Amino acid sequence: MRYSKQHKAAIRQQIVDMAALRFRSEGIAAVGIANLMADLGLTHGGFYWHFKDKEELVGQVCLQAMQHMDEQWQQQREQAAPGLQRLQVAQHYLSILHRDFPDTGCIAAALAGELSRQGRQARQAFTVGLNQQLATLAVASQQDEAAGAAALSAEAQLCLMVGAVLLSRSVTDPELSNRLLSQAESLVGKHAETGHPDSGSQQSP
Amino acid sequence: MRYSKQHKAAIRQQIVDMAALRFRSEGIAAVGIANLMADLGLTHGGFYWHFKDKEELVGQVCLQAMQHMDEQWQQQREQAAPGLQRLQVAQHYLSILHRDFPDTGCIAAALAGELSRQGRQARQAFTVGLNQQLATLAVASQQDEAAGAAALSAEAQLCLMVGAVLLSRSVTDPELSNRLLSQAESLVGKHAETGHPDSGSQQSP
DNA sequence: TGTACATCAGTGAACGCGCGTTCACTGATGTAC
DNA sequence: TGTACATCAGTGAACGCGCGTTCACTGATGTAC
Repeated sequence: MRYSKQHKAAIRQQIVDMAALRFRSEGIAAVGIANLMADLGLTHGGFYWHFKDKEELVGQVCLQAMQHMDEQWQQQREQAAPGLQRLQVAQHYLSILHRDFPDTGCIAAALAGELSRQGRQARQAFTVGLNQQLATLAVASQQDEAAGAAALSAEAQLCLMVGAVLLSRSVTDPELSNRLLSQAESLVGKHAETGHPDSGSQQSP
Repeated sequence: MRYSKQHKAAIRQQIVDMAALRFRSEGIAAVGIANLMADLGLTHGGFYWHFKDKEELVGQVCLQAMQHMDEQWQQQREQAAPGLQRLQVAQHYLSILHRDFPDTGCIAAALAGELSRQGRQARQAFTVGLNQQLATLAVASQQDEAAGAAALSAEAQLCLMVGAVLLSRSVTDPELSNRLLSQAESLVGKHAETGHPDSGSQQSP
């Protein structure tokens, strides 16, 4: 059946959004095309009208979800004073909330392991998104270091944050899980300019 | 057919070793029981004589491979002078070699994402192994800080290292991949006591 | 303006495939007598 | 010491299942005349 003009784009976006949620919480391999389309009240055959194959969907999910996360980072960065911008991003990223709700969280922490075994197309989309996030962190770093904070490269902070959330999700000991997050945050905190004691460079677990 | 006395234990170990290699390079889900047993010249049915189910194998792989990595860390730590022990471990972990050969590398970097969606048994085994690695890093931290190096918690270093290798493997841009590794190493290097300039706190990429 | 027709988003059966697990069976080895 | 038998590691067919992808088909909509 033929639908109204903007319908196709809307459905495509719905597929991407639903896949973004489910890939992050269940993993890419665990989400089947038929099952995914059924979530939208559709059948699997129509999927191939919107995407060449599953990998193209994975690429789109990576790109859009990484961009979305980057937008959040930019907002968080702008909310904080120079000297505390990187810490502001880290505190959100390393929160219990982010750890416990992977489905709306960072693609890197949820899917990086699986992505390293994905095709070139998907990994390329991921790389584009990662570069955007690095750029945002690099601006935060410039601001912070201009305000007198210690040097901390965007790359190092990203690795630290992704590793912390990833490991905190894999471990069965809740105390250890929390400690991984708080120690990672603490390391970013050490690189913050604490000239504004009212802002608080540390949050208690 | 009945085999000699020690045969069963030897076969079980062979299954674990082969699975450890293949899980890390292909992912847990991508390695089937039948395919794995065929690598050892056996058929799939016999697998269940050695393990209750696939998850028990995953747990054994995690435990043994994490322990093996921990032993490497202990050796590396002991090779380095106090003040440079954490950096010694980081330099090996963050090497191009480790990035490019996941099959003999760290379980955490290769499988943490998949493990977070695994059953309790497998994650518990992983947690035990991770605690051992943290203990080794904690000893290195004590040694280094006693020698005058800056504080860097075992947890933070582990998160940083795991995140760096994970991301460096997922990205398509080789230059970015190298930068992630070198920036992570550089952060650990900043926390080293460089009183021994002949040892070199930094390796060029 | 009314009608004929081409377009296209979606349907659902079918393809071949590999998965984890179960189970009746095999037959060489270790053990009991 | 020689023989009968129980043990057990491994075999391979079978189970039901879900996967990604293809394809002939449908039928409402947009478009051309």
